[in-house]
Amino acid sequence: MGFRFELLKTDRFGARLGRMHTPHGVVDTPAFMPVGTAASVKGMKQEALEELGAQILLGNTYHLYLRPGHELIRKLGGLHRFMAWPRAILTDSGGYQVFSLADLRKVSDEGVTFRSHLDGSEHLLTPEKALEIQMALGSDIMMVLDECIEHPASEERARKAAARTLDWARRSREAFAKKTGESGAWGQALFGIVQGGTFAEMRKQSARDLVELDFDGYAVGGLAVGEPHALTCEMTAEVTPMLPAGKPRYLMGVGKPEDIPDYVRQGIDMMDCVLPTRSARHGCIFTSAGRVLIRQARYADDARPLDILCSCSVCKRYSRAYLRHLFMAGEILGAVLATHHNVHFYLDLMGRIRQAIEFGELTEFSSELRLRLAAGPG
RNA sequence: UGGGGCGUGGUCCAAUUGGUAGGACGCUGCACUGUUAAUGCAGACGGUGGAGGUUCGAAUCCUCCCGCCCCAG
Repeated sequence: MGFRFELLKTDRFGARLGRMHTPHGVVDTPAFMPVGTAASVKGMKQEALEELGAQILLGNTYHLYLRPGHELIRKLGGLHRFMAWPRAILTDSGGYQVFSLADLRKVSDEGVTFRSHLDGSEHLLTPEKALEIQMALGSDIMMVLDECIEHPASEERARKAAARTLDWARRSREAFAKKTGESGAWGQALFGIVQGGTFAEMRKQSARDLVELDFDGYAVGGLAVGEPHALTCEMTAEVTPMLPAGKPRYLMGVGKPEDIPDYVRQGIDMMDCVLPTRSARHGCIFTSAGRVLIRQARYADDARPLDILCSCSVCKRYSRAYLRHLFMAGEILGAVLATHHNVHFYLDLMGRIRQAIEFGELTEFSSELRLRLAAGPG
């Protein structure tokens, strides 16, 4: 059973309801993918992720290559078996680390040379190497290596990065065809990545060029790196119409809960973000009434659950006062419970978004959500 | 009783043998967008145990008092 995307519905604004079939199960779209960079969604057991209904996780090529090593993971039966996650996995190529590890790397046409953030050793990541690693991991959806640039970036810089990304996409596509040809296709997918900074024409061209290469899906990268939300939306809106309707579209690295319906409305099917997990560890709880910064003094004697309207196991059992205490005391459980809640919040939100599309009321849902989240917790 | 040492924001400590007090933690708040992140940033709080003296100037020097610690009896 190969990779397949089933488009179930497109509403009048372009929001889509779909179903992605992968070698490791179905993913209902629009989907949110919890980030599990190092084969772990920090602070969460796989059991919990399954219970919360996560259908796909994101892992990272760069991190898993450095530690524990992709060959080791291959030997142990691939990433799914290694981390005991039976559902789908998308692996990021390491392209984002070109951006996030800016002072530890050197980019050339050949690829990216990283100095490991773990031990300082040097490693060359080429498009071919990134693909090879992802093959070894056995990921369901592989991403091409791309060059993600900072914001703001000059037109010249964006052009160079987009050109390099396209060249790398070509090389990746070629290597992928060769590899899957050799080993027989087991249905993994390869996604291309649109770049082009904040320049609409460049982004459109990047999308057109990528479509010619015929990927299984298309990602929009290099956004949500500091630019205003309106600009993120604008860039996304320019790009999605260029992409084939029958293939999934993945907006990389987003987003805030209140912004997610905006992306969906522009025809985005997949998203991932560290916000729910990282924020949770830092004491920022997403609730139906906005963010709760759990360390604030006001919660010291608050016996209410994190989110009064939430049905997750944390909200059913624990109080804000207890969570605050755990954070103040530096107890790991605080991060664990907060992460569980936040991931539940995101996955639940996606379910509601899907339902809203189905009922044709995403616009109403979106504005209501924004209002509710802006209201602030009691 | 004698000898010695020490008293600095809530806590623990700094401050070139005088130049108008700084850090850590804590506290309060904020930020996190394909995770180098159980992280980062910001802010508030003391005029240095008390009284007096020397000096242009004292946390630093002198005198007395108060409190604590150590040693010896």
